[in-house]
Amino acid sequence: MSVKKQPNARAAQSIRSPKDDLNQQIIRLLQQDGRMAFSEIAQQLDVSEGTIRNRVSGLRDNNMLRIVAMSDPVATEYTTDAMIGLNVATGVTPRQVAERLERNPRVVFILWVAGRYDLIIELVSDDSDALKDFLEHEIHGSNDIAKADVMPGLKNFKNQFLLKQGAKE
Amino acid sequence: MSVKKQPNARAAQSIRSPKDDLNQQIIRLLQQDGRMAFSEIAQQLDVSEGTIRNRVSGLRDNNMLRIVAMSDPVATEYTTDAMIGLNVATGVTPRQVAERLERNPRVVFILWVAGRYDLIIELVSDDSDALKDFLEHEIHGSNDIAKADVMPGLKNFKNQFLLKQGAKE
DNA sequence: CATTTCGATACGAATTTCGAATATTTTAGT
DNA sequence: ACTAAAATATTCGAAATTCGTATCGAAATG
Repeated sequence: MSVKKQPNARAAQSIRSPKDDLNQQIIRLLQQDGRMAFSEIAQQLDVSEGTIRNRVSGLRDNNMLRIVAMSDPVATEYTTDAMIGLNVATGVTPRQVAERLERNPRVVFILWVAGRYDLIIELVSDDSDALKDFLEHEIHGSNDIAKADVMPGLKNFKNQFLLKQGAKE
Repeated sequence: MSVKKQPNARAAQSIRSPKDDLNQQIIRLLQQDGRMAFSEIAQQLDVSEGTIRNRVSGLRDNNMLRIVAMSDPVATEYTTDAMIGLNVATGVTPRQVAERLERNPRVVFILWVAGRYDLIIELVSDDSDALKDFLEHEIHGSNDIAKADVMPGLKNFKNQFLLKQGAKE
């Protein structure tokens, strides 16, 4: 190892997208192992350790990136307030409704689906009035939703969508 | 700092739950910052660094704990195969069905709900036959499910249930 | 009560991270 | 096109952390 530095090593990264590409690759590696050493990431991506350090701390400072631990038992403790199946009003696209609801921090999941509904969203919160408030302001208070099928959550058996990748080994 | 070691330091941990308590505390800290140094965790919990190291690697090896990076833009790239609304067969409880489906790694989310369905599950996968295989083996191949409403995912607008905690600062 | 086993601790070595100076690239202005 | 300024990237020694491994202690087993 310890290749002094390929002459075109960083060229390959400059020619492409100025920086996003490297960030994406860093993130990709950290998604596999959030504790991977900066020096190893640097080695794999053929840049200096300092660069990785700067990028990661920059991403974290700007809340672009979070490195967190997840555990199965804890994941199940997340209380889902409700799943809501939505049908958008005529003349409105699911995307438009999704982009509106996206801003609400209590909505943690929005999926455009085919079938009975147009959108399926997941709502979480702490206090008990959150569901009522949400329905009042975001659903019935808007005219872009034709129908809302509210299904209050009773118990969460599993919640680990992030564990899926690399679930092998 | 560098308190040599409180005489009753590990007593406080032995008296209580034998080990689960310490694991929970380690996880709690790593949930705040997945890259927190073992030595700092050790200091905060008043045990040796080696203990933290052993516990964390043990938890990780057993898939009890996972340390991953999450980024908002990337999180939306998760492809959800389908959401499925399930109604359990008569004489079967949602819990029983949930406990069966829980074992399938492609099921990343299972929620018991009130309303149109009994259970709502989320399915993810890589290859395109996964949905077909799942329906064939886990749904239609079982007699504990009365009805399955499959809603294939078209586009994921938001998926960040884990970002909700500590999303302040 | 001896023995085994499991986990915690200690400690030196290897590795990694950090701080800060230097070098390079990019951007902007003229 | 040239230069100045700003932003990134790299380097390198010092500090901190992690790792391998041996030792210790407590609980369990026979």
